[in-house]
Parts: sequence; structure tokens; C-alpha cells
Amino acid sequence: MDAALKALAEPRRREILRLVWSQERPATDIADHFSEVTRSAISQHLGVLKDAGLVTERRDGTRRLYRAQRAEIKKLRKFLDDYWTSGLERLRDVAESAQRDKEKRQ
Amino acid sequence: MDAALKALAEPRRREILRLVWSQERPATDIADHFSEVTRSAISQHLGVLKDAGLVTERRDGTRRLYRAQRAEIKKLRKFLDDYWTSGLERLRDVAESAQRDKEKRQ
DNA sequence: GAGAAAATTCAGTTGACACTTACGTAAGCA
DNA sequence: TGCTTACGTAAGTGTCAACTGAATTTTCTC
Repeated sequence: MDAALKALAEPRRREILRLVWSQERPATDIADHFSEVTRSAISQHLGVLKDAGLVTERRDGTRRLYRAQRAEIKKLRKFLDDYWTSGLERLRDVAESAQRDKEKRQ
Repeated sequence: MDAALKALAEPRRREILRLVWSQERPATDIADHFSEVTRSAISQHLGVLKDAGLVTERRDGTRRLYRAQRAEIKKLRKFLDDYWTSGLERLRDVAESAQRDKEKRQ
């Protein structure tokens, strides 16, 4: 989850994800969208996205086709929905803080 | 939006956000939760969160009270919902790609 | 097998970032 | 006024991430 969030924090990677959202594309095709950086840079970005589980790779001859892993984004969205508003850990923190406050007051 | 995503990419900041989610807290109180790092580090994290609009600061005497700006997180969630699946820009990209593919085939 | 094509990987540089220590500042209190 | 509390800011350090250019791997074609 951490990896996914970090991956999305980079604008270029979000753009890549958008390109492969509704159809799979070869790396060259993706790289062609970014005139500002080299294909090597894009390849490395694709690696990050792949490690984060946000895209999958399929080989076809010399080409590698990438496609967005939508389920993973869905998970991320769910994470954002849940993380702050639920969980025992948060309740524990609140309890601890209340205890500390109480001790200070004494 | 970029700033918000970057801010959330850091685990410590997510934890901070959780602490001030349901109640405002003074900086000291927040820093006390993190025994691994100094108070200064937490202060800097709070600065990042504030710049990203994810928390607000309120002064009370010598203390500064922080509170999560839930609306901003909601926005972020909406962003994740919309970014990849809509927008003229994506449609434009797809169109361009189709055109390029066509040219290659000729 | 030689060479081209598609893509990654390696090595090195630069900038950003999380962090620490030290210092500064504003508000409350003796 | 001097001291303390609560905090931010400045300066410096180590690490990591994004990038470039060169080298390398894999596959296809002749």
C-alpha cells in the first residue's frame, strides 16, 4: 500500500497509468508520450508501477505490453476510505493520549 | 493535489493525520507519539501537511493546535475516483495513440 | 549466425527529502 | 524582568529517487 501511494505521488507515473488504463500498450508507445524524458526513465517508472502492483506486464515478441491493474487502485481508494476513520490502532492512540493528558493534569 | 498525495506517501505523516483526525491536538502531544524521531522532525511534517491543506493550525497561547482537514482527504478520494476514468485529456491521449498506430501500419 | 529492434539494466550525477542539532521567538509566569 | 514552555526555523548530513547515456539482453529477420 505504501508502495502504491509512493508510486502515485509522481505525476509522470500517474500519466503513464492513465495511458494504460483502458488498453494495454507497448513500452515504446508509452515512452513516446513523454518527450521531456528518455525511454530509459519511462522504463524505470514502469518498473516502479509494476513493483507497486499498479500495472502488469505481458511479453509479446520483443515488445512488453503494459496494462493498468485497476483492482489495485480500487484497493487504494478503499484504503483512503478506511485508514483514518477506523482501526483498533487509532482507537488505541486516542486512548493513550487521553491517559497521558490525564496524567499531566494530576 | 500533488502536494496532498506526496504528503500521504510518507507513513509518519499518515500517522500524524490519524492522530488529529477526530480531535485537535497540540504539537507536543503529537510529537510525543513518535519516540523514534525528534520534535523538530514532527514539526516539519506538520508543516508539510499544512502546506498540503491536510491539516489546519490554530494558536492558543504558546500552543499550536492541529486538526485534520477532512474535506481535503475527501477531495483526494474523489480525485482517485475520477482521474483515470474520465477527462478530456485521457481521451485525447487515446485518440493520439490510435492515430500513431494507424500511421505505423501504413 | 549477423544485425536490427524493443526494452531493460547498469553506472554515475543531481536534487529532494527526512532527519538532527542548534538557535530564535512568542506567550505565560515567578 | 528574567525564566520556562511550546513551538518554528536554519543549517548541515545521509539517503533515496529521478534522470541520462552507455551497455546488455531478448527476440525477430535475413
